[in-house]
Amino acid sequence: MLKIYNTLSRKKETFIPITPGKVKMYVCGPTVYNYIHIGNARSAIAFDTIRRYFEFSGYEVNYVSNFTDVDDKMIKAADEQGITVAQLADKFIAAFMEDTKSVNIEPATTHPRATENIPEIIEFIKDLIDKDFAYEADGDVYYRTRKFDNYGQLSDQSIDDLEVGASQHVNAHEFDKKEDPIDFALWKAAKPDEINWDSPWGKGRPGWHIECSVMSTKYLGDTFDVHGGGQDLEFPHHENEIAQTEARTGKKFANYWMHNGFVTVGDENEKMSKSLGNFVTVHDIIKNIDPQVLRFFMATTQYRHPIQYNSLNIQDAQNNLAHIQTAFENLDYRLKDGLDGNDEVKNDIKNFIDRYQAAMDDDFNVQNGIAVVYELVKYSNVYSERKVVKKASIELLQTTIQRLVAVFGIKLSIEALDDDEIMKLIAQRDQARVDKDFALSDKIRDALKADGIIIEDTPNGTRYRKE
RNA sequence: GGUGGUAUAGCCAAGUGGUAAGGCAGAGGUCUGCAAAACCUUCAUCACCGGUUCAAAUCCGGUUACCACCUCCA
Repeated sequence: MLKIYNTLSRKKETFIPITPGKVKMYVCGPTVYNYIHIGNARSAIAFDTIRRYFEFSGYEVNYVSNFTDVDDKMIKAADEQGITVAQLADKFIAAFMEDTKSVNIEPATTHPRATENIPEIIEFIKDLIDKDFAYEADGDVYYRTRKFDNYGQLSDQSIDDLEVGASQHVNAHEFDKKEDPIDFALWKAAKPDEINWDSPWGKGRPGWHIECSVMSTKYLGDTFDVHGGGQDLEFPHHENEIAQTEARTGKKFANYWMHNGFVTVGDENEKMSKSLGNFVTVHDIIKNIDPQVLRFFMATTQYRHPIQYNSLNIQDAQNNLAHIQTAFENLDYRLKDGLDGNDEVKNDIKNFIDRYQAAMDDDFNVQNGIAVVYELVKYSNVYSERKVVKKASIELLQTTIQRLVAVFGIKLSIEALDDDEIMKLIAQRDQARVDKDFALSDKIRDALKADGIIIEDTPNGTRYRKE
């Protein structure tokens, strides 16, 4: 029984999909004006892991994640680079696909772009105006926030408290046009020479929140199962999405709201921001860190918890991942000795899987899930060192380990080890050892180590692996 | 000021009433010619104060510290 912490109720709730066996989920994607930073990556990895666990559990997942490809930041960045907004978007969407692929994030079922849904956005806004939930003001269109009774339900804010906060930062230009400072923009009139689309209210472009309402309902229906995004989107973005969408449809928008925690950077645990000079993009990180290690690091922290991105924690992740990989290789090495006959680990394996699922069913508790994997790894290593092993058992252990870490987006593989040069050197070294010429054997081992080849002497012969 | 979150060993971290999972690092050991890998052993009374209870990291009250959101942000 899968349980999900629902931000809406602030409780863990049993997950009941709208359609049995299927999950419809929408995750707010990035604004594509730069390479994605590790915060974007964390969100994408968290929800990719969640998606993979849904699939592990037998669900068919329809996963929609958008690209915000027009807004103030896009316009500014395109201006600075002397290219169009569309060119900028194309460039960084391509970079997004490349970066997310490197950390083994499955592409969404659909990756809609705001600018490809302008007619739908306009329809949506028109409908809100018709229903009196929105009003036009000098080419802008605003949402009449106070008219929506449940405003603040997601973030537990009362409108009156919000107004105090909002009034300190309000955009003076918009303030004059708004009926109420808490109202937010659905459509923004274009400034001269700015990218724009024709609309009933003149040339302009969509506000930020409206695109997610439009695209999520377009691809998933008026009501869908899971809506996710970063914690910072809880307010106002998701609050506004609910207000817009439910005002239009009169139906519940999303059944489960999920929000991932933040990434802090460095040993001081400060929030990443450009002004602090600790802005880290995936594009840069993976020049120095194995993308799979980054993936493992992020995927094995529960999605709601903060992540401290620093070298020590990355090193930990690297060690842990190597431990799993080595266990997998240890099994592989014994495959050639595997006898036919009945498997002897099946019951134990089933027990591991049950415990893994129990852990993950509890709001995707990946730390408990990975703890089961470590136990399985230990079990597997013990098995690998048995004198007599069964082929079927080795294979079952291998596929099980692979299955369980695949949820975290990790692929274990065996590199083909049949390098003639190396085999020749190993044979020489083995002979030297027989001859008790340890000076020579150590020399060969050191030479190979310098090339990143680790020699291991086992009761079943000498093997080597890459560092 | 409003809202939410966090505080468990050197580090990461599980654990919502019964006497502290797991991993990394460290120490000792087994194996090995020596290593490597693996395995075994070892390493905390849970921010502080007070209360409830036979029993609390776990419940209640208070204190402190840190973080996030309330303004663009994953």
